[in-house]
Amino acid sequence: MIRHTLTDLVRQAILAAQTDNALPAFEIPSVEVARPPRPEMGDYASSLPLKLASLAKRPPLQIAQTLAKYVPPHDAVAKVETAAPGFVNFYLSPMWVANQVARILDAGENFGKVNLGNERRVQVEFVSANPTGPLHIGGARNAAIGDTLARILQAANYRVEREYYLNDAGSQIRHFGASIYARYAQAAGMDAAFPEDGYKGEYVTELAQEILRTEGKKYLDLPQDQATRALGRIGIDRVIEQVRATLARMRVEFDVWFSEKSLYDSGLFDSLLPKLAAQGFTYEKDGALWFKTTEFGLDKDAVLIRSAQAVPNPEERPTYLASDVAYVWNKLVVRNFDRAIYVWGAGHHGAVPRVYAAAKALGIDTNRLTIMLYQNVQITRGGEKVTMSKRGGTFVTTDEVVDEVGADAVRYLLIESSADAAMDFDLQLAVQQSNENPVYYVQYAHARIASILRNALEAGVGSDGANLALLTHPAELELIKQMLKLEEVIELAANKLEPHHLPHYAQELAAAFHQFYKQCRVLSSEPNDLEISRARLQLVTATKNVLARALDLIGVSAPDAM
RNA sequence: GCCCCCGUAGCUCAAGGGAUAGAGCGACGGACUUCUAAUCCGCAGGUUGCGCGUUCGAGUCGCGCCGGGGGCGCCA
Repeated sequence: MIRHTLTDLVRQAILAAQTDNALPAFEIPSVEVARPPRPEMGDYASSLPLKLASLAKRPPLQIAQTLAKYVPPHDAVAKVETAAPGFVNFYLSPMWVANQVARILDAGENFGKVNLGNERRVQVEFVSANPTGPLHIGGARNAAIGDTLARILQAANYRVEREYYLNDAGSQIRHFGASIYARYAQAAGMDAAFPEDGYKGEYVTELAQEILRTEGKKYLDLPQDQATRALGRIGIDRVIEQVRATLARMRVEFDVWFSEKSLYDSGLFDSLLPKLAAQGFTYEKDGALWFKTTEFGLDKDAVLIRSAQAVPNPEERPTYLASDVAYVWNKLVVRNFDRAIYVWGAGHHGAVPRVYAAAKALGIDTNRLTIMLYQNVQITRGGEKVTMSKRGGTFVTTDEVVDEVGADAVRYLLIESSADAAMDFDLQLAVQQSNENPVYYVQYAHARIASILRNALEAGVGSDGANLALLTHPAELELIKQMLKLEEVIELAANKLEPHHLPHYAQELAAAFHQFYKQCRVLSSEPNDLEISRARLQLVTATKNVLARALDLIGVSAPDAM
């Protein structure tokens, strides 16, 4: 990556200057090379002299000038300049830039990959929405963020597994079953009371009717608690299928669907309790088992297993925290992932310190786990809030949003904002804007290139052995430089776990192409233009690859025609 | 009361402690007899919520306010 190359050159320049006594001896701090705000400041710049001023006890500009003099020559660098108050500016060689097209074409689908992960195994666990109803928009944002993150980490040379954690333990399943039971009985013509805090959504009625259709009335013959349990299980299985299908429409596929219940059925949770107890991290009070989270800096202890008085059914006594304890052990010890990334809605942020406490109590290095939070997303329609409640049954499902807006636009819009920012997803706007939508801007660039390539094929113009040195137009060079940026963007997004950089990058790349397209004609009827046409065909082929790559990382399709 | 996130152009949002804070949408004015006008070019739009501090340098870091959102259960 050119930015790393320049970083090395700066480091070498410092060493050479020190050897020559042009600079005093000091320990070199980490070198940063970045893109300056305006093109007349070069392609890359370092502000290191400003930081070195106190170490070297010299004015920053003088340090910059010294460094500029000592930067070793390099193919990629045409010139090195200095600027007040202490910048070193690098200008790339146009010839070197033009030749990068060959490297991009050679790399093909691998272009942009960087080696941050070194093939380490990372698990990204995301969505993990309760399987008691259709996926809502928050789940969609989670899916878009988690899956894009997974794609980015793959591009950063991590071995990635995508996991959906199924909350199939605890009492909510029974609640869900009770709701289905009531609707089921009603559908069978009986007068059944609906539970007060039941799941009121229309989908429960539909689910119950479907079960009645396919399985008949047999559950009415069972004792009610047995029937409730069975119907809850069937309901969850069907909802999971539905959620899986919804996610597939968004191009999100999981490697593992992990059952929370299995943490107990396997005996894992029970086996961990003695470990915690032996270190004095648990105690009993009021019939419940408590976890001493105060040992880890929290202001309150938390219940692991609720008391028999509070919860009659032993299976429903472990709390969410109990599952978290067993799950983090399962991830980082049993399955031994190098890293585990959790993608959680900000509403769960209160649980974050408890998971860290659990990991610490179990002797797990907390650097191996990252809990990434994203802020709420709210559906609006023409600026009006659409209230969302799974139990209340009033919500717009992700399926409906995908129906209205399309999977590409949904993913793009959900990824576009930083995860830290709460966002409104306005259905009216998303649909109405669809022609001016940023996602189409990028896709259109891809389609335009595909069209050019079809025309070239028809005209019999090939690009083998083209002379890339002919690519000297500013719009051509700018386009290539934008392509080179993909590597930097992947590195940044993977390091900081910030997927939103990708849509912004795709936007810039598409803009560079559209500008090129306006200024530079690829195909021409002039015989004299043949050689430049051939070089430009390579250029646009490379651009098409990079656009497709950027879109793929976001999980958006790259159409050949629009 | 305590904790987390946010506050940047009319709107939606970017900005890796660095140089004159950038895009898109919307407004206005232009550009298709040749590769897709879902495009391009131009113009307008800012006391980065307020204050104090750290720093050679703050939208970015710290503290305190103001405003919006969310969280603090033997719920999940």
